[in-house]
Amino acid sequence: MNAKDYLEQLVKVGEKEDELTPKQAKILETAIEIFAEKGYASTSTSEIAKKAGVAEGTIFRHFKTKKELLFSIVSPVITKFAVPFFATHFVNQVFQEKTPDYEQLLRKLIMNRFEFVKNNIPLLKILLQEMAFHPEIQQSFQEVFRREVFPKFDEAVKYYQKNGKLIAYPSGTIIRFTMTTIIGFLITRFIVMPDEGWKDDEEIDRTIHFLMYGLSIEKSKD
Amino acid sequence: MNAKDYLEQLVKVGEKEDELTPKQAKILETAIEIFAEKGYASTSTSEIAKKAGVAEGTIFRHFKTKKELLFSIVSPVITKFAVPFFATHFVNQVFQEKTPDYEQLLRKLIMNRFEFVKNNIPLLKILLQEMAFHPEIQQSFQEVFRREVFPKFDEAVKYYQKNGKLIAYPSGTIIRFTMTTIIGFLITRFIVMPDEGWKDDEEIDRTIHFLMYGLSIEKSKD
DNA sequence: GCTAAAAGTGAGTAACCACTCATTTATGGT
DNA sequence: ACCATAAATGAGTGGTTACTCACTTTTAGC
Repeated sequence: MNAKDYLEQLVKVGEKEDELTPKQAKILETAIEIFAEKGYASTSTSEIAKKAGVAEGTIFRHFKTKKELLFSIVSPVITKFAVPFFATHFVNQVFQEKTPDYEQLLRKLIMNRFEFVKNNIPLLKILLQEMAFHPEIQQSFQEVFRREVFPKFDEAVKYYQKNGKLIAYPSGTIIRFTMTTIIGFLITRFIVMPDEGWKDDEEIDRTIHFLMYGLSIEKSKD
Repeated sequence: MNAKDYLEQLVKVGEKEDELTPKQAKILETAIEIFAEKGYASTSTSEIAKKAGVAEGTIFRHFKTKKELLFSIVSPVITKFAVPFFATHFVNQVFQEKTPDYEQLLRKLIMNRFEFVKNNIPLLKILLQEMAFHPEIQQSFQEVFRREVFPKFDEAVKYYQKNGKLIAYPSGTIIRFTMTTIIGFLITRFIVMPDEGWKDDEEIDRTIHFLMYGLSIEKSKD
């Protein structure tokens, strides 16, 4: 099977989420748990079946291959992570010129994605891990980003640059700084050091402030 | 390849083992190549043996288990990545109060680690990937960081804060912003989008400037 | 040039792998 | 109550896995 067939399959399974058999749901649930913990490659279908309380054959009744099981887990995460990046009511205001402030846009963005990551850690661990070895996932992610996230982000950045609120870097660079800072914060917060007694509100404030004003002492703020 | 560079370094420093037999070296070199490409778990020892032009038994003569092979690849990388973070001649000047400038410290840091990453991509890919599933690697990395990197970094940050050059965040937060920005840049540059025609000098300059002054328009620079 | 240790070999092994299929069980419309 | 269809099963399949071991070859000191 080639990459395109897999991608089609990805979308299909992602769409019909409500029509799941109880056993099917249990299989997905268990697979997510074990994949996140041990990785896709070193998880066996027999282990999933055993822990899900299901016969091994049942897995292959619903998912043609082990790889298809992985993709039906990962594929919905991609869209659910990327699409709402700019789907809030708030962001639309930006493009009606009612919110001339990159800082407030950032705040909405971070708060929004913070909650999402918080509620989907195992899924995001799997996505992060398996993207490296499955070109189909990489491709799907890249497509979704290019289509759903980048254009709006780009538009917003250019708007704020025009209004003299943002530095005149290439907008790709600004997007990169913004995203690596946010993602870096979220990965540190939820994956690298989840047990360090974080004061989330303070750290979010500092992250926003860092993005806007950097690490040098403040001479330009009121 | 980069694998060879790594092996040369290993021999030069002469960590634990005096010298490697040619076959042993070829095994390591080949394992690095395949691990980086397909991941540890989905690489078989027979595949390594075949590609290295060696009998499978030879692998297990030198490395007790497949896991030991992984560790003898990964553990030198940890120290090689972390230790020279503050081992340059330049950094010592900082602590003799001859260089009162976080910006210059950043530049040295980034240039230094930029070259290292550039020359060790497969090794760092393996480290990044396998850290997630091998607590031994995580622990080793954490120890090295806490012992070799953090204390000096912390001292430097506090020194510059005292001199009024750096914002009064907790130094852990400043270190986190600095590192996620640098690592985020390096990952984007060498792993996520290595083929985008980067102007490295410019991007390094912007990265440093972003760290210091953020994304808002410049009011405070000379 | 002898010899003992070290390096290298590859067929063999038990466990495990993803996946199949003939068969049994559950479901829902009439 | 009947039956067509879908869901679920688990023993079985051929292939692969990490690792072993009896054996051969190479190396190095005298």
